[in-house]
Amino acid sequence: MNAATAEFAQYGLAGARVDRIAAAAGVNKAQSYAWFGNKDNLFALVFARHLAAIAQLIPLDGFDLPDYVVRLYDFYLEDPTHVRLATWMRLERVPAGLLSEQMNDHLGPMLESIALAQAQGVVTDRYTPPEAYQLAIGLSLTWSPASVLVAAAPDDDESEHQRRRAILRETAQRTFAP
Amino acid sequence: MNAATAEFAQYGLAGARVDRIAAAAGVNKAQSYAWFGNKDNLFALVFARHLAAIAQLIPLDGFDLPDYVVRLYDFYLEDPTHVRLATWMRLERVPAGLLSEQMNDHLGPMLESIALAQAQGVVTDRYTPPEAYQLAIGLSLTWSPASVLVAAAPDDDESEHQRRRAILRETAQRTFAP
DNA sequence: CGTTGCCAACCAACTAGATAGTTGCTACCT
DNA sequence: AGGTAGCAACTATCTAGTTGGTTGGCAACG
Repeated sequence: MNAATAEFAQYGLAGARVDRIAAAAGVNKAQSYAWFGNKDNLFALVFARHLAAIAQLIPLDGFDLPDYVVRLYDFYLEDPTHVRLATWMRLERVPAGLLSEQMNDHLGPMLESIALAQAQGVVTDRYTPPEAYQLAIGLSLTWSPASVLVAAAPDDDESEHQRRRAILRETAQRTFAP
Repeated sequence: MNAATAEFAQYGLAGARVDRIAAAAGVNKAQSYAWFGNKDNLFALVFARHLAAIAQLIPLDGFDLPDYVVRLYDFYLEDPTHVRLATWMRLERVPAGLLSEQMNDHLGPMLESIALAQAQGVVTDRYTPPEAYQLAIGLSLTWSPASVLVAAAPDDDESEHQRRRAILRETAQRTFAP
């Protein structure tokens, strides 16, 4: 699974090679077919696992959305795997709409947290919780490894990272303040 | 070139098929090799052409960034090709940094326009022009066809589109107001 | 004008290598 | 003895890129 994750994150569904995955994992190819079915299936499994992982890893706190956004910036920076997997999924599998039905499970509690913060006047109610969440994710992706303009890299100057974090925090504040 | 653009936008570099491109264009494969060199080269050409096209199609006016963001939303909606090409480029070719050196050419005037608006107090100077531009692009991509959460589709309810446009405009205002 | 020679555009068919998925046998465990 | 996990080798298909010959246009020539 780890080998497959790395392979799919790097090359995508069309670019990934089953032989390479098996070799990297030190596993026989036929065995992996017995375990995971075909390539598409393996990709779906890898993606589902990562979806669950990130929801746990970066819990959303509706009362501190700016912090959430900055934590996501650092998370993408440290490990581009998640963003890349999700983006491959979007491009190769799901061209429009919600990226994965499975997201609804993880989304529920997050949206509730935002709704709560709204009810207590900590977050603006200009946006519905799904809209606010979409804005937060979008903002966090500004310098992401899937960005269309400049993508942050770990070896960028640390002062640059600091500045981006500050900008993200500030922009989030302005966006989500009542 | 048009056939190649459609093919690459849909399938990416690894997923695109030279035979399919040639067939769609009603052109012999050997001929396309004579004209464009290999697949990589063709992809680079397609991408460069689109880069030039969009800069012309959606000129940036530093004095009305909210409008720029909304125009981009509509542009992506009408034709996902550009976003998809750029995202493939990012995932398959340029994992970090500026997506394309060629962008610098188009970027120059845009950044100047922002700097001018800043000098006249229409846009905040909390951000440098490149930072402001990156934020604007990031914001415009919130519901883009490469979004990791929900991607807008032409057949979404029109009221939904209206709402998203309003949100983008409002958020841009808050972000870029002095 | 018709003919010839030349060159560039054109293309059907081919090649070499890759690639997802399978098979039939072996070894091990219970 | 029976069944399960494991695997080397195989297959059918696909795919980027090439080849060697053909056609059509054009200009010089007779």
